[in-house]
Amino acid sequence: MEDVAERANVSRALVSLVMNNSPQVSEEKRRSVLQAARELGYRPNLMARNLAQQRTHTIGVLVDDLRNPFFGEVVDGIEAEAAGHGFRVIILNGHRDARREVEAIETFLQLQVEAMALVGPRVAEDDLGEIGTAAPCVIVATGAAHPGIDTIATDGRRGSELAVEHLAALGHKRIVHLDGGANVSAAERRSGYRSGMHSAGVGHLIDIRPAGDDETDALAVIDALLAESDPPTAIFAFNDLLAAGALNRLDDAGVEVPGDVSLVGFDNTFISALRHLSLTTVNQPTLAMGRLAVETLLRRLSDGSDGPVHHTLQPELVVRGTTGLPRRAALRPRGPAMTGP
Amino acid sequence: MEDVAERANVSRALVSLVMNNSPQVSEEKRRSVLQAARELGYRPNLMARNLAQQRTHTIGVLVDDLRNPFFGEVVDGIEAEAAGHGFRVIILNGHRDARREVEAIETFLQLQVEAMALVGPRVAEDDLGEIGTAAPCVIVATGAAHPGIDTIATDGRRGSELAVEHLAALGHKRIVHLDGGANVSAAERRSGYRSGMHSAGVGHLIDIRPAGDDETDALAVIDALLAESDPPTAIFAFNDLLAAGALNRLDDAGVEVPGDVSLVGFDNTFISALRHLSLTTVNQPTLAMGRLAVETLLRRLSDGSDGPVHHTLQPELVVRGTTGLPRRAALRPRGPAMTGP
DNA sequence: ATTTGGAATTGGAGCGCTCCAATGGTCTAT
DNA sequence: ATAGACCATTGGAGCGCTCCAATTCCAAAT
Repeated sequence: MEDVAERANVSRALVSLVMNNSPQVSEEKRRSVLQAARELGYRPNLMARNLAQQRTHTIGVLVDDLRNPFFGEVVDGIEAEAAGHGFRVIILNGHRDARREVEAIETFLQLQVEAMALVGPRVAEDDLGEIGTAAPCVIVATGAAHPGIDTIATDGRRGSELAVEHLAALGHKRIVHLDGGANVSAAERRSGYRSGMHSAGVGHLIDIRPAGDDETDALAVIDALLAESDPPTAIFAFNDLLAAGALNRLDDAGVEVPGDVSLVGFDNTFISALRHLSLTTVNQPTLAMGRLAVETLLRRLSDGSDGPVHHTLQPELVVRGTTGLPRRAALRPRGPAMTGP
Repeated sequence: MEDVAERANVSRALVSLVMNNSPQVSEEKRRSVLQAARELGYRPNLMARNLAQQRTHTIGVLVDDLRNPFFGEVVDGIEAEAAGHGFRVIILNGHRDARREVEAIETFLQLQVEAMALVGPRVAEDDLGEIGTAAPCVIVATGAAHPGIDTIATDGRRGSELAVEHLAALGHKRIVHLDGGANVSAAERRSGYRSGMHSAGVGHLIDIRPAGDDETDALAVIDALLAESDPPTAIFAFNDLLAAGALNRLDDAGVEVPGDVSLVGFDNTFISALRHLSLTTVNQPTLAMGRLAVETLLRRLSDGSDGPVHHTLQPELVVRGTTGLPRRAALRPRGPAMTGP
């Protein structure tokens, strides 16, 4: 910067004004500064600028798992909205691990991000402790059960109920839930499954199997299920990846879907829309969630005084090809028409 | 930091030593500094530290598309290796757009990253200009045709040849290539397709259709293909996503895979492994690519004098269920009539 | 000619940290 | 006792920028 100033015969301060395109500089100086900068290959040092400004214009986004397309979609929404408000977005990977999530948040804080969005985090609010409040923070897509922190979520409880209602309406009773594990959204979906089962009058058949959240986690559970004397007629999985893994294993075992077993996923990732899977699933409005997350952060940034807000968006059932009548009734002609997109 | 120093009755410099856990400080002072820091909720300001140190210990990773699981896998490899060498990784999203890629690289440079990895970039080397050399830079998974920049790539040419050889060995002659567009890896795969067709003695049947690189890009091309009088018996798609989209559309049209048409993808993402797609594809060693990328950057960081290096890894054909013997009769869509593209 | 106002420009302090050279203190060997 | 070596500790300069108050400049108004 020093050099640029010298070359353009102006002061450092003037260079600064030009680089921030202040309206206060004469056209003449502006041009000569810009030219000098170009000739010297000058690039402002963001570290120094941020330090001096005490602002970074940066939002940190922590992504639970870069391989799950669902999160990618949410991030797209976040970036779109953030860009519109002059914020940069930097992404850190949580690697599906609460410990590394905390590290990532710590890094964000040290990098002085002005706000952060945690997309699908598995860290519990208690373990977040003080670090969740050191900067405005919103939890996206991990349920609304974080009393102290702003959240954006699809109603996972309702989503699960929709799934179970759909299966029950088809005549299923023995519906198993493949559980997503220890995180909050898994808890919500589990609870929705429970209440759905009760409403359907089959509360006594509630059957929850710990599974996980990616396609490999389904294998062992499905094997166990198939080995039982009276396997379920329907399976409701925590998410699409898990459902896809289940589909794999069922196919391996020669079990027909939905002929022998119906299957429902969650998230409506593009994977479920692939014709050959054609997975009945529950849609989450990912883009809207991302945008809403940023709006929430910006609001918090400007006033910040109110208590935490919890936005809950509505899920939608997307019926595709993996759900049908239960096998005892399957003597009759093939099930309902597909109404999915 | 001032406050911490005061509270612990030491100088600012001593606090700095403790925060960087220098071995030179007495156990006593160290403890009292750490305690003071904890009590005050002190967190070192990375901006200031980096500025003073003139180092950021950060590698910037530009990802072409967060929704393509392939890139997520490469990033996993990068992060694993980087962490082992004390480097932080920050991720920026390229949104499948060359212009935004350039912006992202510019941001990295301003953030003073020490090196950057571009994962699957579509920006041409010429458009990169000076910014690709302002810091050590490696291009991952976009072919080796960047003479001036280090690259890590799977041999896309060879990969395509493997795919075509496989199809030819099954007896296919009319093999169409769904082209990935203007980026370098698409050019490589296209060229491998060409040479594969020639080696198979069907150079005169070379047929390249512009498509794209995600599942939605396949629709129009497949429609066009099916509308032709003499459609191909095999399709080799630029990547798995495109292949999955093609599979969708073929299924819509009632065309059987591999009964009527064989289909091969590229990347071996977990999607292709899903039983119900069971996509024959070409594997890229993603994790190894990521690790190698970081190794290359580190080497460049320590000496930096040599000319660009180009690492080419070997692809592997993964035969699954979408390839088989060619059909005898001409392909006729059996489904509902197609509306033109 | 002098004042006045506004716009363009500048010097310098300061952002939070690191790192160097310098300081003080303790221990050992002479 | 004294020099030397060695360790823990400190003050202060400086990283590249911004921002404030102060200055200069110029034209219009008195």
